[in-house]
Amino acid sequence: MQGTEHDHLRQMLTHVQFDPHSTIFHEAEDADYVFNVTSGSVKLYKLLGDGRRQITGFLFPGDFLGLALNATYSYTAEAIEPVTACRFPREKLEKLFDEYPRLEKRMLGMAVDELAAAQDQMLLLGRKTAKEKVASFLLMLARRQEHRGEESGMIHIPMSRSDIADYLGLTIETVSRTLTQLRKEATISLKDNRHIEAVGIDMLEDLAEGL
Amino acid sequence: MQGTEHDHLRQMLTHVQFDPHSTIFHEAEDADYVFNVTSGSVKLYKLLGDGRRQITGFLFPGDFLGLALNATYSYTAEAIEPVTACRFPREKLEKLFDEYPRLEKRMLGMAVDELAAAQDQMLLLGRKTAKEKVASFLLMLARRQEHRGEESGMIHIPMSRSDIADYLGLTIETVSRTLTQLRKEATISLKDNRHIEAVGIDMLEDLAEGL
DNA sequence: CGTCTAATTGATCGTGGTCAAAACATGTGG
DNA sequence: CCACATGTTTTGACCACGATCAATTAGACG
Repeated sequence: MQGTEHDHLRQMLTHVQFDPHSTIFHEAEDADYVFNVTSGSVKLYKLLGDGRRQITGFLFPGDFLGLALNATYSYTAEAIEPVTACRFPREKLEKLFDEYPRLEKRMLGMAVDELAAAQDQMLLLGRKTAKEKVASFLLMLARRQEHRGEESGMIHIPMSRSDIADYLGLTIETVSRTLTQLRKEATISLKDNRHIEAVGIDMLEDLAEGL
Repeated sequence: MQGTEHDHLRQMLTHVQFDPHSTIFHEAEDADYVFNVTSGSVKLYKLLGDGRRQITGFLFPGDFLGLALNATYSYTAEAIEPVTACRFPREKLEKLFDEYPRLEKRMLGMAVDELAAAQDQMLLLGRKTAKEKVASFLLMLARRQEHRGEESGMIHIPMSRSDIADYLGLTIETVSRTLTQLRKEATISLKDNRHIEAVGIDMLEDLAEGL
């Protein structure tokens, strides 16, 4: 009996794939599914009426997606690198919570963590200089990479300069200039424009905290 | 039996008061309590090493506070106007969730709503102009006032220019200049510097959405 | 190689920040 | 009620960080 229930819910859980630049879901669309990224990377963004874009977050393997309980998604999700994800119908979520009560607590915990991250990002967007923003961004990438065990002394940057700019509230030119500035100050070492060797992590940390 | 359990938990729920400018809790402090604001208004903020401040949100009667499940608060909470709040020990929260299972779902719903608001604020901080920021801020105040039934055609602004500036990622001078600009364009009408008559709500809405 | 897009670099501009002073508000004691 | 002190908001003059516009260089792919 527990088995059939379990199997029934497992059936709902399908794997899906997305090519780079393809949209996983759109802002204001009916939030029919929740996702769990298993490989690749994703950007989340919101748009203003005239096309200005703010990227509100990046997702990597292990991250949840679409945990909006509202009727519609509050942002657009788009694949950066080829993405595979587990998809689960949102309307079945209640049933899933009933079967795995601890899941709801984990969900709340994740939402709270995301909220704290969002507040850090507000501090970054509202009060940090371009240099501090870029330093914070590189640190964020390094820490999340480390957190999921992809350590290698090298920071992998899957997203374009344009994505970085729209994440930090800057332009691509300022991002580029700031990276070359950090390179000239020997804080970082650009291997190629998708791989950075972070020479002075502690210098980045000081920059990020505004010290 | 249900009665005694209920009473036991009710005992934990005490009312507390805070004077203006007094701190309800500090960032990085042990998160021992959660709060529910019953009157007054609260600001939440984070600081950088050199004192730069970002206000991440304002709270009004009915709003929850401290729903961090982590060990420590991720921001400082400070009273703007005299505040009264219900306080509940965080370590008893699990017990409370067990007794009122629907509470945990509401909690998750609130966290998700706050997350959506945080993303809107990121868009504001990263991509809106000073004028759009101030317009969005006034709209936010008007809508939340309306939502809790304090409508009066007048927007009440409990916080100082300095608080507004640190919420919008601007300086007090720019906030002030922008308000006088909106006044000269007859979009708003300043009654005194804590009360604004919003003449052109639709003009504010267009400004806020970047149209 | 040649084409196309992304990233860098350069020159100039403008929004919003900084510094300073004036206007205004609030409160206290004579 | 006024004189004075303190703090907040507004206004003004000037400045700088990051944006814009434009040209060049570097990668990616057929």
